[in-house]
Amino acid sequence: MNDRISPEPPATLAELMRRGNVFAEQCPSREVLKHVTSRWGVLLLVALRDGTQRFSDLRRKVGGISEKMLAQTLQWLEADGFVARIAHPVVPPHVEYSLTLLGEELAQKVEALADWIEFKLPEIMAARASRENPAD
Amino acid sequence: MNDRISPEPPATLAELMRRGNVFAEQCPSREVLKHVTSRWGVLLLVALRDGTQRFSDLRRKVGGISEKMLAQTLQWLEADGFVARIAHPVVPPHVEYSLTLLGEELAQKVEALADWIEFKLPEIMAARASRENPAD
DNA sequence: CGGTATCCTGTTTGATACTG
DNA sequence: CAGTATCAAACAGGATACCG
Repeated sequence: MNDRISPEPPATLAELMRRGNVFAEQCPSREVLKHVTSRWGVLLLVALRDGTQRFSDLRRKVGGISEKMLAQTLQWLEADGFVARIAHPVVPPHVEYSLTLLGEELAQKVEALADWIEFKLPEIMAARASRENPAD
Repeated sequence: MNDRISPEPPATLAELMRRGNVFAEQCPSREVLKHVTSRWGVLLLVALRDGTQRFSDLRRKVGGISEKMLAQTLQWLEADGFVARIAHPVVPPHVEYSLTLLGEELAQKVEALADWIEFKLPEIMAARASRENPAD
């Protein structure tokens, strides 16, 4: 990423990283945030709260996701320590995905956000309708 | 958005009732989720928790954002009813942005998520380091 | 000051085909 | 079944210029 120095440098880079200041674009949490808030990251984390599931289960559950993005997003989440992957060495392959303890904590917060949006959808749609929704 | 209605293998009814229909491709929640979890949506919502601010204030506070994306993201959030925009008819223009009640609720949840990630960053980075840092 | 219009680029995503 | 490889399309985002 071609992150540039943020115009608000009251602290050193090291200090910003240590404090985890998300406004600093050098902060690694931006990367994690990117995985989590990616188009499929949110949906996958919520989906996995239902318990251990296979690749094809997830593909079926999360509408519209391609194999490629499912694999890639799962790999991101696995690398970040949110998802555990267990491949049983059988033919045909049998791979199971589940949330780690860390992932479960995260998924709870993500789901709280998603649920809130769904719950408030009537208000949100009303807000949109009340103004001539200009551009998407 | 061009979310098309596609022949989606639907989740069970019980599934949809239990957790809402965000898994359905055509669910409007996805649209809102996209605005909220967009690269600048998260940052802007958190930034606006500091209170009413002008366009240029926000541009300065959120490092690296372009005028275009600031304007566009603010318009999304305004259309969704999260942000209030007040333009004072003076020359030169004076426009103020603030969170609505709805937006304040949302911003709290978004900030909780971002804070959690920052707080858990050491664990996350440890998970990443423990494996051959794959891609991205 | 607070935008919009235009053009342009890199990234993300999807369709399809293929493999262990 | 659970992916990977490849290619093409769509989109987010940035730079610049201009306007009320």
